[in-house]
Amino acid sequence: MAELTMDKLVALCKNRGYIFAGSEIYGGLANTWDFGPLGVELKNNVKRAWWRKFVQESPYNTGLDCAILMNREVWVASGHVGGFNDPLMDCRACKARFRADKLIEDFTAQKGEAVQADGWNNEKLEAYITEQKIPCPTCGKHDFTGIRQFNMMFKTFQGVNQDSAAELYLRPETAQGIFVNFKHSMRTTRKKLPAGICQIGKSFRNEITPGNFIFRVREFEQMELEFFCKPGEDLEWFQYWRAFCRDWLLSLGLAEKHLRLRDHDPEELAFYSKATTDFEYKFPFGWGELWGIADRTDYDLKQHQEHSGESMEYLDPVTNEKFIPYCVEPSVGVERLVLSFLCDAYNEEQLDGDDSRVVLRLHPALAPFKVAVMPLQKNKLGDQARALYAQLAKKFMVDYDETGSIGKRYRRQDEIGTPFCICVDFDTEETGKVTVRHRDSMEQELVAIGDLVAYIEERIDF
RNA sequence: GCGGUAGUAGCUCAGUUGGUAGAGCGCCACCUUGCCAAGGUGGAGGUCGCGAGUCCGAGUCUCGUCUACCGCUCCA
Repeated sequence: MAELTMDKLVALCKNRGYIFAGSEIYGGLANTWDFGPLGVELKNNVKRAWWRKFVQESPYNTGLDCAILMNREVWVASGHVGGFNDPLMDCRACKARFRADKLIEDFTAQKGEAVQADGWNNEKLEAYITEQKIPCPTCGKHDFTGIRQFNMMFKTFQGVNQDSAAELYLRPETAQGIFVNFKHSMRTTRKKLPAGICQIGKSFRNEITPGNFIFRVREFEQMELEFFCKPGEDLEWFQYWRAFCRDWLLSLGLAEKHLRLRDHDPEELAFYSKATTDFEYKFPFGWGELWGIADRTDYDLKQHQEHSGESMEYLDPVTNEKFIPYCVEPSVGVERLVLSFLCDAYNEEQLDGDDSRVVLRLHPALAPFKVAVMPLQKNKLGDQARALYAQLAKKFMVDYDETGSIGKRYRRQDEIGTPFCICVDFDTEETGKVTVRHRDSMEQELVAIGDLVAYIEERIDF
């Protein structure tokens, strides 16, 4: 079996209608990608599968869909206005770029008198670098530009006045919408702790270096659960969701050998987090983070309580205790997840001679088309097949193909990941049966038309 | 931002020392084909990334420019 490269996958995605480069007729826009006719189905199926497992079937969780634009104070409270801000300076001599605080910390650490420059203002950073004549780590010269502030958040303006008072940020994560609505959600659903709130939505981060196809992009979709529980029960729930997320991935056919769970060391943990596990997937370009599960303690709700003045406390109706809940957050990027499913599904098979074929072995629940309907012979069986197509299309995404030989049509469907092909033949009218051909086994089975919906439904479940 | 590579048909590419564009695959129609890329006939589709310059004449030479890809810097 031929090895998968990103080039091959990008080409397949482009040629078969999964993913197109963004704004291409204008020369493109770097690192933006548009989901085509098949891509949007796959992406929706991934989101649907998540929603079903995390909301619909969950006794604990409920859904939410928040605005992308939020009050600026949200991002002050969350720490993004401070923390997402990087002071960058360039070396005029070799054009290398550095973070000013890192420059100082690395330089002083080497001399054995480590200085904590994190949190200094720009004047102080610049003054220190000039005073100490800190050299460029790359070329050794001391010739830096002034500090330029780089904020990872996208800015925009609300209303007609483009002054700073009208300035807003596009949300860099969906989580804050959930925290901000925590009290509304708890009150209206009458849920008791433990309870979770789920959201799927777009987030925006002005990454310095995006890349690797849809792996790291500046506009992306997140599927986040914020799961609230009593302080002290957080680590238990952390383990629960860690296993839950893993099982969900495997149930959708993600290869276990391509998945690893990496627990953060204590010194690696973010300042607000008590425990973090990264789910990493082995992409063709190497291991990359897919899903982050973090025990965020009561950090976020506490921050919002302090900044807004609104109490975020939960009143336990049984014990009458009042406390700020702890929060466990599994957060996954949709595009990355789609990419991992595509990578896993991709199979290039060598046939006789130098012939090869691509089979996309997507889980039937994720495949864009569940079935393709095709007449064995176009002229004589086309009407019958089209009627069957119309009937099935009420239930599933169905493709219809009557062009070319039957074998060629099977191959087309294999390449786009359709799990089942239904062939209407010359016996169909008399027997009421059609041939169902399976993508993975290439086996065929006669099925009565009346049983088709149940037959397919049973096989696309996960 | 720096360095490298590249832009000709939907895709992959060819295009001789400059003489106003080709192939294969794909796609569409018709014929053929009765279950795993058959075959035949016909057809659609390109101001050669963009802009200047040299020349009688530029896909081809010169300069500029745009864009993408890869690497580096960076990624609370």
